[in-house]
Amino acid sequence: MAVAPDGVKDGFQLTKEASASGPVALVVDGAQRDLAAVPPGGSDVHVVTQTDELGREIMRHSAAHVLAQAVLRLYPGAKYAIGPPIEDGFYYDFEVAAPFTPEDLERIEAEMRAIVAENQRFERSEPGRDAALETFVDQPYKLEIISGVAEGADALEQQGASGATISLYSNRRAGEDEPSFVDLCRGPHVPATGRIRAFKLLRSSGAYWRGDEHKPMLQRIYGTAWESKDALNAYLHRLEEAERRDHRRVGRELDLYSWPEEVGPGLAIWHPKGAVVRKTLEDLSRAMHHERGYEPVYSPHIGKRTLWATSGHLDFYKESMYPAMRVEGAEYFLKPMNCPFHVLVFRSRTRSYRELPVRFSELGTVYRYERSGTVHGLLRVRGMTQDDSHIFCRPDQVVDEMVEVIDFLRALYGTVGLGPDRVRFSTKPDKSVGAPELWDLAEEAIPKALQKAGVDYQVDAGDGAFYGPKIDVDARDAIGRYWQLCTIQVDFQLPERFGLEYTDEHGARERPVMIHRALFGSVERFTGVLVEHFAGAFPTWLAPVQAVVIPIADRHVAYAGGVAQRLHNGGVRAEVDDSDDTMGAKIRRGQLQKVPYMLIVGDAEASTETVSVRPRSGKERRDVAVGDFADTIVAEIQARKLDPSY
RNA sequence: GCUGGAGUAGCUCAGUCCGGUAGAGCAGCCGCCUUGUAAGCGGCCGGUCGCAGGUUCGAAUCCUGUCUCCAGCUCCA
Repeated sequence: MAVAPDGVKDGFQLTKEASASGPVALVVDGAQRDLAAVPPGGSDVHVVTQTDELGREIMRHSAAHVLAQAVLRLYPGAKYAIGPPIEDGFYYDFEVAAPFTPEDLERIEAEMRAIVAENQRFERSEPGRDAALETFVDQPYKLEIISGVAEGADALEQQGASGATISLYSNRRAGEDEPSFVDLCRGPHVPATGRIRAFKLLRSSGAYWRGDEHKPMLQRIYGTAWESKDALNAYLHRLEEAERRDHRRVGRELDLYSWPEEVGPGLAIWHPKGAVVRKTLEDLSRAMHHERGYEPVYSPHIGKRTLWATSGHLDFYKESMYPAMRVEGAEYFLKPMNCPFHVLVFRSRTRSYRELPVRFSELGTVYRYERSGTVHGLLRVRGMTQDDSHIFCRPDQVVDEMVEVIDFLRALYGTVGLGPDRVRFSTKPDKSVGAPELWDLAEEAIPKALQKAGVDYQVDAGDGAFYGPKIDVDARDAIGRYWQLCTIQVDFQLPERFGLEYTDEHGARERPVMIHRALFGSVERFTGVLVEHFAGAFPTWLAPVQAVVIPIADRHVAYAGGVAQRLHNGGVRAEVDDSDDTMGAKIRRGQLQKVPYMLIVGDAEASTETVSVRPRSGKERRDVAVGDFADTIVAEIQARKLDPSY
């Protein structure tokens, strides 16, 4: 940070004097500017360098322009739409005659290298609306964006339509008058294309214009760009690492679960080892719900039409429901949610204000007809089990209940070693039920609770459930995608629709408020995220096999069996590898299966009642008394420790 | 649902462009070896080439349809 001196000096001169490394752009009084800009005397000037996240973002945005120039050079007649920077990279959308092939991407990348080598300058201009319209007379998407400026469409701001100012950025080859590329753009940009040091095109795919499936599909090219070859390689390595952690791949390698084609898309079957992980999580969930005053309930998988009509699902959720089954003249639907059943548990008798809040919980398996093309391993399925609870409380209890739920969430996630990465507050959607006043009440309660719990959050306008606003907590998967896990929803509608009541202290009938909440979200998705989070190397308490005893030779099998039995008696999931492989092969197998502890036993161990403990880390410890190991691992499991004891 | 890509043994993949009745490694099974910290050796088994049509004397290979998966878009826990 510096104060700009008086007198006309642009960013180039300023940064030269400040000897900043790798300057990319300026932030002048909080506004991003090109290095070529001349900050007014006395203004606050901050130099953005190429390794700042902002600097990378600007450079990636510039790389998107280079991509567009390359495509326009190679594919005459191509229309270009938008090309923003995104996390770790950039993309650009085009309308072209045919989708891009991998070979196309190679050609385009080569062309981009040429443009970078030409070191074309980025030059800003503000030609005014009419001139801009003239410039893009053959570019319908650009014309549409420019038209949006007049209507004050904020969403288009980043495409060069900030406020009423229309700005263009031109690239020019040295010594030529005509620009080789012009784009509508807010900027800023790097000074010249040569500043894009290392980049790679990653993939192409279809993408709807403005993300609207009713609008034409454009062809999007994704790329990544970095300030150095090393940084690019590090990123590519990260992508590979992410692929190694992919829960679908790990699940196959560790024999956790599968999706047989004959069952149907998005419907998983759990193998014994995956089932252990899942059950361990479910047991944890049940135990914690019990501690926090939730009462278990059970409900069926199907319910008659009238139930779903009353709840509003048939009006607002039907496209996500499997079609009706007809039995004895009645229509039954597979449940997409558990809430109507829990509502009926509440309504099964009269309720007093004295017993509120009432908290019902169920690991309820629901079925949703997700559109084909959206299912994804365990992270997006059609049959899922929610750790679903419904809290029925008085209106004055809502905020405290939500604070309690958030506390619960933190305790639960902390136990498994996940941090809630992102919290979103979603407000009333277009399709919704209920009186606006009730929505207002609910939407006031949520931020209040979040603030009281000290949680940072972002607002997603219009993303709420049809019956109420919600808090969603997202976790990141191995390749940086966010997955919605926990959801907490405030609902005034279902109590109304089902006519729920309690008697208050004056004998009057009052309507309770409902809080819907699932902390894992779905057990399937949560498990999938955890598999990626741990890359299959679960902490001991979650590991399918917690210890494998490895006899060195056949004569040690009996002793190994005794060790395993002793561990088993202590509740440890222990096995003996009595295959006729060599010890090295057994260790390798244990290592690949990511078993927390391998216990190697030979003559030395058998004669002294000890084991050699070889943890996954490979740091072996010899001469550990069997009893000591058993005590240690049992304590580690019971405490649900995330780090190994050895 | 949309755009593109891909389906060959349990897994990873070769063969497909230029039709001539399928091949490797790992896994599995059997046997030998009796092992001291990430793959001992030998043998055997294993595929209606996703499915259904079509073209052809002949189809894993070419054509059409369909299912599933993958990436992205859209939508969601």
